[in-house]
Amino acid sequence: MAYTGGVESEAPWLDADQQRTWLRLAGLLIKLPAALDTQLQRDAGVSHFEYMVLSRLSEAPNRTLRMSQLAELANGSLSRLSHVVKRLELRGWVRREPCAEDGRATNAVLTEDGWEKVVRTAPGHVATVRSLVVDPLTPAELARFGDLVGTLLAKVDPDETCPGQP
Amino acid sequence: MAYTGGVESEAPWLDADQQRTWLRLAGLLIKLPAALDTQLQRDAGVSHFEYMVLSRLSEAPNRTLRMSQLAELANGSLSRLSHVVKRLELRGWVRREPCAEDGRATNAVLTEDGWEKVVRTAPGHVATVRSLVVDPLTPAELARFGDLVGTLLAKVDPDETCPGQP
DNA sequence: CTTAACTAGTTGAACCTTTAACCACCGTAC
DNA sequence: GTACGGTGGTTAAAGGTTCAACTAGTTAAG
Repeated sequence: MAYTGGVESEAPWLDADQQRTWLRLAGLLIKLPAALDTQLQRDAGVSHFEYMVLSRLSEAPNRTLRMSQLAELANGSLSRLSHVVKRLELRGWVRREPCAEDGRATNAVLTEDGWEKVVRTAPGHVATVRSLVVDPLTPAELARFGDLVGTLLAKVDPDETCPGQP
Repeated sequence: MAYTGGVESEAPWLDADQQRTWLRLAGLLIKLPAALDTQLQRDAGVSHFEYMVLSRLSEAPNRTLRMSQLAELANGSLSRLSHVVKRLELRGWVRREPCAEDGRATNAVLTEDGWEKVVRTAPGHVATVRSLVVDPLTPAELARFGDLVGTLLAKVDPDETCPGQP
C-alpha cells in the first residue's frame, strides 16, 4: 500500500496520476544523469560534473572564474569542486592562481589543453543531450517543458543560484 | 563561448532557448534529489534510495521482493542494493531469505519494524514531494508535465524498467 | 549425466562525495 | 591598530557507490 495508506488526515497522499508522474520523474532523475555520465565517461573519460566545470570555464571571460562562482555554475559544493579541480589540474586542463583583488579567493583558469578538451568533448555531449532531451520533444513541447521545469526549480532552489533560471 | 563555437557542421549546437531549458533541467536533476535526501536524512535518518527500497517493499505482495526486482523498482544497480540491504538488515528493517523456487535468488522481506519505519517516514516525504513537485503546478500542468517526462523517460530508458512508465 | 553458458547475488577495492574542522584573509568597529 | 565576525578555500576522515571478480545455482546441449 504505502502511499495510499491510513494517515490521510495529517498528510494528503498522492492520487494515482500524481504518483505516476512522480514515479516517472524519480526515474528520470536517476536515469538521465546516469546516461550522460556514461557517454562522457566512455567517449571522453570525464564525469558529467567534470565536464560541466570545464564547460563553464570555457564560457567565462578569460576562461577564468572564482572557485565559488564556478561551484554555483556547475551545481556543486565548494568542497566537491575543490577536489575535482585538483584532479583536473593534475590532468593539465585547469590551473589555479590566487586572486589579486581578494587574497582569500582562488581563480580557476582553463588551460589551452583544457580548452581543446572541451572542444573535442562538446559535440558528443551535445549530441547526447539532443537525442535524449531536445529531439524527443517538439519545439513547442520543449518550450513548455522548460517553463514547467523552471517553475519547479524556482521552488527547489529559491535563491536562483542555478544558471538558466527565469 | 562553448556551446556556440566552431563545429556547427558536425554537431548542431543548442540555440538559446534550448540551452536555457537544458540548464534548468540540469539544475533540477541535481537540486531536487538533494532536497529530497536532505529532508529524509534530517527527519528520518535514511537516504532517498534507502527510503525507496523500504517503500517498494511495503507496496509488494507479502512485503517481499527478489533482490533483482527490487533493484529495478528502486532504480539502482544490484550491487548497490546488496550493500544497502545489508545496512537495512543491520538496522532491523529488512530480512533476507533464500528463495524456495530458485536457489540462486534471494528474497528481501520488510520486517514489522521496517513497516513501521515506512509508516512513520512516508508522511514527511510525501509532504516534501507535494511541496516541491505537485503543489507548484496546477493539476493540468502536472498532468502535462508527467506526459513530457514520460516521453523523455521512454527515450532514456527504452526497456521500461522504471516503475510508472507508460 | 556432464559440460557450457548464463543468471542471481555478494564482496572487496578503488573512487568520489560529504561532513566538519581548519587556515587565511577581509571588513568593520572600537 | 587590533579584535572580531564573516567569507573563500582546502583538507582529512567517514561514508556511499561503482567496478570487477567471484560463488553458486539453473538451463540447455550433446
